[in-house]
Amino acid sequence: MKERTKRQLEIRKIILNESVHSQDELLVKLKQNGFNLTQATLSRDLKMLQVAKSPHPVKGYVYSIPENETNNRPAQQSRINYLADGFKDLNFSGSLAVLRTMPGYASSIAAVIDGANSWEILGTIAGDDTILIVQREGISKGDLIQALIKIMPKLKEKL
Amino acid sequence: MKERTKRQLEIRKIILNESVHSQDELLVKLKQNGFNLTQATLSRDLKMLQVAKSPHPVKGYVYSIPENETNNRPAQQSRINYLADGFKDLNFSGSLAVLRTMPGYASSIAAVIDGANSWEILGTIAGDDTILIVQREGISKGDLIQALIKIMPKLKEKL
DNA sequence: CTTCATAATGAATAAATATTCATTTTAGAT
DNA sequence: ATCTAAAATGAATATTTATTCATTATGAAG
Repeated sequence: MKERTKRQLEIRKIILNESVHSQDELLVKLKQNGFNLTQATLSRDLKMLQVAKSPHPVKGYVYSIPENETNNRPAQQSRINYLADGFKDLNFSGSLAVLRTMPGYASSIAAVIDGANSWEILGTIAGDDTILIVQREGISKGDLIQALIKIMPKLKEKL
Repeated sequence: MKERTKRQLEIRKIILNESVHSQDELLVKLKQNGFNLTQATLSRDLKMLQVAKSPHPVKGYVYSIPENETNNRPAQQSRINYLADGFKDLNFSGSLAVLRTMPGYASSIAAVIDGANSWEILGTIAGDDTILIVQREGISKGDLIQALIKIMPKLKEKL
């Protein structure tokens, strides 16, 4: 895996799990984990990852990964639940995942997945009952499954 | 209404409606609307309002108001919908709103409202079938109603 | 109406972050 | 392997943002 990709995965992990208050602070944590870079590069990484700096009532300023907004709009939720019923199974091959659905469901489900704009998913191609999901480099099966569940909660019961 | 409150309302409105890329830019817009202040004060205002600066794929860096996270968790949604059924009516008096419910519902609904942590709502007091909602200064009836709908979408049908 | 305390603010400055520009690395193409 | 174009990076710097410190408003209590 490319160095920068590895690094950005690590940045993501750190930001999700602890409170970071400045780029320099994050820089130190990254160096402890064996990544060598400067603040300039970190600033670029954060921009790519769309990491926001937000004021927090008690913690001061913290960095945070953006929520996918598309998926948790209540209005869409019931339609998404309905679509999830069309899900059959999910299998992996390298950085590809193959999601099979009941006939006719694939393109709608793919649209939902695309719309969610998950960081883990680079893109999808859908036929009539099959969706090819291209994962981001370095993403594990588990990660992808979690991402899909986030998009379609109902899938949890089926995976 | 206090000057600072008015100003922060305006800041909120601007950020929700247009793309702002720096505090200085926002400062100019505020001055055009008759507010006089320095970047220092603006920085403090943004901290109070919990306005985040986030990288945006095409727009560069943009300021944004945080979503209330509590209210759009799918898991809670069905319970909230259930509770919304207990709603009777809503009336206003000054900066107070009085929300009446079916017997026994008030405290649960109030808990939901409190949990949403809406910027528009300073706090609530609940009895058995009545909730007193204290609004933030400068909030209109319409604003409060919108806020409540955001917390309990089902209310839309009842208001 | 004073006095006292607290909150709000600005000017200056410190601190943090983004970008520019030059250099190095990487990945193909020959 | 060598060349070339594109991508990635660091050092220095420009820009932006937060805070400090001093001052001014605001409001409560006498």
